[in-house]
Amino acid sequence: MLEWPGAWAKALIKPRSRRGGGRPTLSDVARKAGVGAITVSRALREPERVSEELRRQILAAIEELGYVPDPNARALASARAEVFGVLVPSLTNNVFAEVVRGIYDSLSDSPFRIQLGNTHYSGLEEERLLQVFGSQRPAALIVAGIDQTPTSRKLLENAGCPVVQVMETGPDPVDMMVGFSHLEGGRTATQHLIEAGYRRIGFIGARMDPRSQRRLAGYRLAMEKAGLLDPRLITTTPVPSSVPLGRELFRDALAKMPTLDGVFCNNDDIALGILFECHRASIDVPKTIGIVGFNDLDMMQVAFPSITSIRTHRYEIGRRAVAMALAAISGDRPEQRVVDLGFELKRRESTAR
Amino acid sequence: MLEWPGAWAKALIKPRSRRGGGRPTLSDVARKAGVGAITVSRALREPERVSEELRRQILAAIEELGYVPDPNARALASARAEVFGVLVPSLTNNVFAEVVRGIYDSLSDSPFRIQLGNTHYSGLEEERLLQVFGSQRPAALIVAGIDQTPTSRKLLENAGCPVVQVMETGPDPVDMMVGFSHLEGGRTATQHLIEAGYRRIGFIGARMDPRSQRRLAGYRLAMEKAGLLDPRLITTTPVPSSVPLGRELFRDALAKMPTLDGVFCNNDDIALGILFECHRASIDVPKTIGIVGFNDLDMMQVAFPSITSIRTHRYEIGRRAVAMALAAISGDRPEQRVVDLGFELKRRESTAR
DNA sequence: GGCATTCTTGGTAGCGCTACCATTCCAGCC
DNA sequence: GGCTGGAATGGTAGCGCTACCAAGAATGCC
Repeated sequence: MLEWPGAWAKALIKPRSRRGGGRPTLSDVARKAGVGAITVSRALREPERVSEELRRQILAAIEELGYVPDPNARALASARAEVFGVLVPSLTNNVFAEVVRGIYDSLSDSPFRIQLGNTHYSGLEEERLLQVFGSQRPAALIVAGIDQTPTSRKLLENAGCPVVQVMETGPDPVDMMVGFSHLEGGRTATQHLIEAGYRRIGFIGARMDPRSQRRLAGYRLAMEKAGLLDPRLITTTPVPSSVPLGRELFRDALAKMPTLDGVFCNNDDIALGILFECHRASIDVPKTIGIVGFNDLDMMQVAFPSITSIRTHRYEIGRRAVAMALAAISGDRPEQRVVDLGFELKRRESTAR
Repeated sequence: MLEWPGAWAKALIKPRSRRGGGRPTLSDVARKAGVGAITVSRALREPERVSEELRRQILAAIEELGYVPDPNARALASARAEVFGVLVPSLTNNVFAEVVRGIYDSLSDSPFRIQLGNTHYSGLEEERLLQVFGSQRPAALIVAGIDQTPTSRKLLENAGCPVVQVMETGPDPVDMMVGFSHLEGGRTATQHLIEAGYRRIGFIGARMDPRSQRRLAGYRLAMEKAGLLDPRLITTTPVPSSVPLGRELFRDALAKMPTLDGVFCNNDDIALGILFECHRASIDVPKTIGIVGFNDLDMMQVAFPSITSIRTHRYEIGRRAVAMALAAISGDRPEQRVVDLGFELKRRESTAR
C-alpha cells in the first residue's frame, strides 16, 4: 500500500513542517535578497567583506522579514557561543550585584549574552557550574575570587577562552585578574583606627569567605605591628552577613571584651548593625567606640554618625573585566594581566575622635 | 596531481578535524555503549522508555567519557532552549535581587539555565531584550511588572511559552502573574500612620516607577478618605532611589511643609535616609515624625528606632513564578493564573507614638 | 597579452542533537 | 496459527548556521 511513485518523492519535497514557529531563517533572507546564504551570514558578521551594493539589499531583506539570527544555530556551527559566563558567590550581596551590573552595562551593546551563576560560596557548586558553563563553549569566563579548587582551576585553564578572576588580585592568575588587595584594605582600615587613637580594636566578621579572611589577615598584621593583637578581640562566624547579625556579633564581642574601643568590620552591613546597637545602648560613636566598615556602600556617608569605610571600585571591576576579556577575544591580550584597581579609605565621623 | 585513488576517500573518512576541542559527543557515547545514538538521547531525556539494561550501559559510558550534552545542539534540534528568560529593571535594587535569587534557587537543580536581562526601567530596553530573548525560544519568560508597552506585550503573547509577570497583580495577565497589590500596600501603610495619630503625613518617593506610582495612589486614597490630603505633602523625583537621596528629599519636604509629622516612603532606602537625617537634625522619631518604609529589608528591624515597613515576599515571588512556569511547561497550567502573595505591615518603633 | 593576485561570491558539508518514522520483537488474543 | 498492539530500538533527515574550499571577476604587473 502507498506504493504509488509519488509517495516517496513527496516526502522529500516537503521539507517537514517548520518545527519552530516559522520564523524567517537566514536562507529566507538570502532568497529574498537574491544572494547565497553564506553571503548573508557574512554581511552580518564581517560586513566589510561584502560589497556595498549587496549589503544594502541584504539589510533591507532582513528588515522586511524581521529576521533575527538564531544564537543556538550560530553557536553550534561555529563551536563558539556569544556568551560570557559569570560566576559570583551571591546575587543579593550588594558588592557582587554591582560587579554584575558593571558587566551587564559593558556588554549591553555587544552581541554577547551573559550566563550568570550563583555559587552560594561553595567550591563544589562552583565546579558544577563551571562544568555546565563549559559545555556551552563561552566566549569568556568571569569568576569571583582567586581561591578556586584544583578541579575548578583545571576547568578554567582548559576552558579555551579568556578567563578573568575578579574582586581580588593575587600572584598566580589563571589568565587575567582585576581587583584589589583585601589584605591591604584590612591593614589600612586597622591602621587608621590605631592612628586615630583606638587601642582595643576588635575585628568583627560574618561569612568569613577567603576575601574576609584576608581582610582579617591585614587586621592582624596592623595590630601585631602596633603590639595590640589579642585573639579575644576577634569575633567571626560563618553565618551569612546581615545588619541584624552585626548587632548580635557586636554584643558577643562586647561580652567577651567589655573594654573594646574600636571595631573593624568585615563589611558595611555589620558596621551598620553595630552603629544601630550603639545607638540603642547609648554607646557614643566615635568617642567610646570607633567603627570602620568595608566596601563603602553609599549609605555609609549619610549614616549618623557617618561611617568610615574602605571604598572599593566594584562597578569598575566589572567593566574592566569585560574590557580585558573583550580585548583578549579580539586577539590583543592586554600585556598587563593583573590589574589592581586599589581602594580608598573614606575617613568619616565614626572614627573622628 | 593528488589523483591517486585514496585522496578522495581519505577526505571522506577523516570527519574534518573536530571544530570544538574534541569533547565527546552523543554518538561517541552511543558507540561505546554499543547502541544507537537516538537511544542515548532517549536514555537522557525519557529514561523510562529505555530498558534497564541499556540504561545502565549508557550511563556507564557517559560517566567514563565525561560526556556533557551540548545545550546549543539540543536547542537547535528541538527548537526549544532549556532557558528561562528573566527581565528585571535593576540588578542592584535589593528587591529584584531577591526575586532573582528565588528564581535561581528554584532552578538550580533543573536542567534550565537562566538568561537575565536588565531593562534599566526602560520600556524600550525591555522591548529590545524581549526581542533578543525571543530569538532563543526560551522555555519560559519571567518579567517584572505589569506595565509592558504594547509592543512588549505582543512579543510576550507571541513568545510561544509560559509567561509570568511578577511583583504585581493586576486584572489582565499576559499569561500568569505573581505579586501583590502595591496600591493596597500604600494604602495600608498610610492608614497605619493615620491610626497612629499622625496627620500631616508626607509621601516621599524616588524613582517613581509604576509600582511606586501605585503605592502613591494608595497613599492618596487613604489620605483623601481621612480628609488629610494636601498636594504639598507629596515629594517625588524620577532620580534613582538611594539612602543619600532619602535625606535630600526629606529636607525638601520639610522645607515645603515644616509641620510634617509623618512620612510614608516609597521604599526602605528612602526611609533609612530620613531616619539618619532625623538623628542628625535631632528630630525625634516617632514623637515628632513617624516613618514608614516599604519592602522591609532586614535592617529595618534593627535600625534605631526600628522602622515600620510593609513586608513583601520577594524571594517567594521568585520561587512561585518558577513553580507556575514549570507547571505550565509540563502541561498542567495552574487554574489560578493570578497569585496574590500579599504583604504584611510590620509595626515598629518608628510609628509607636 | 598573459599570468599572478586579490576581491567577491557561492556551494557543500557538517556542528551535535532530536523529530519522525520504520523496524523488530514479543505478549496476548480470537 | 495468524494477527493485532505495544514496547524497545534504530535510521534518516534535518534544525539554522558557519568553516572550508572553489570559482569567477576584477585588478595589477611584467
